[in-house]
Formats: sequence, C-alpha cells, structure tokens
Amino acid sequence: MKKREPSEFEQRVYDATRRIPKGKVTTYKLLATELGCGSNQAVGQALKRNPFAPEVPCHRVVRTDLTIGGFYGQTEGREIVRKKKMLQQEGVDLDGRGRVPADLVFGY
DNA sequence: GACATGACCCGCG
DNA sequence: CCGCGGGCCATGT
Repeated sequence: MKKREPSEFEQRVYDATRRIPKGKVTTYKLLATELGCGSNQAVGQALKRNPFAPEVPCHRVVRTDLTIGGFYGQTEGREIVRKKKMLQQEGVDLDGRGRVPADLVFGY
C-alpha cells in the first residue's frame, strides 16, 4: 500500500474549497482561476481524490453552468442525489433542473 | 518520457 | 436542446 501525500496543487485546491462559506457554492473555473490554473479539470481531479472528505466540502463546488457536477466519481446517481440534499441542508436551493442560483455563488 | 484518463470549458452546427 | 471536437492541466500506469 502506498501512502501518497497530496501535492502542492491539491493542497491549494483543498484550501480554497475548505474556505467556502456555508450556504454558498463556487465553480471549478473560479477555483482554477484563483489558483492560477488555466485548466479547471485539474481542479476537479484533486476534488475527486479528495482525501479530506468531510473536511473539504467538495459538494459546494459546482460546474460553471451552475449545475451540480459530480460527486464521489459519479456524474449522476444516488451519490449525486445526496450531494443535492447536502446543499439544501446548507441552505442552497436548487431550481427545477438541479441548478444553483447565481447569487449563491461565492466569488473570491 | 509517452500514453491514457478525468467530479471541466468552449465553440460550432 | 444535443452531439462532436479541441484545449488545458495534473495524475497514474
């Protein structure tokens, strides 16, 4: 078994995700831009690996389209349903298509 | 170092 | 609205 530590890039992603205020969400693009990364996908990679499960509220990170995106390696499924519920619990209301109001997006 | 993968984004038709 | 192709970056094999 290999125990790889998070790379600097991942740590930075977790740090940014961790400081997202409750009841708000951010987008991969905003994160990537803030981190200075021109690729949002790399950010998603780090979140998907998310070794700091409850520590890093990855469920508060949504796509640029304000859609839910993915959760635990799935872009659709019951895990996604869980993600939606979590957001509602935090005060984030989704519209009829499982989208998040733009006013709830946290800007860095 | 090359190849393949991915919780993405954008433009085009 | 949907599908297709290209791009951009980090990770794992």
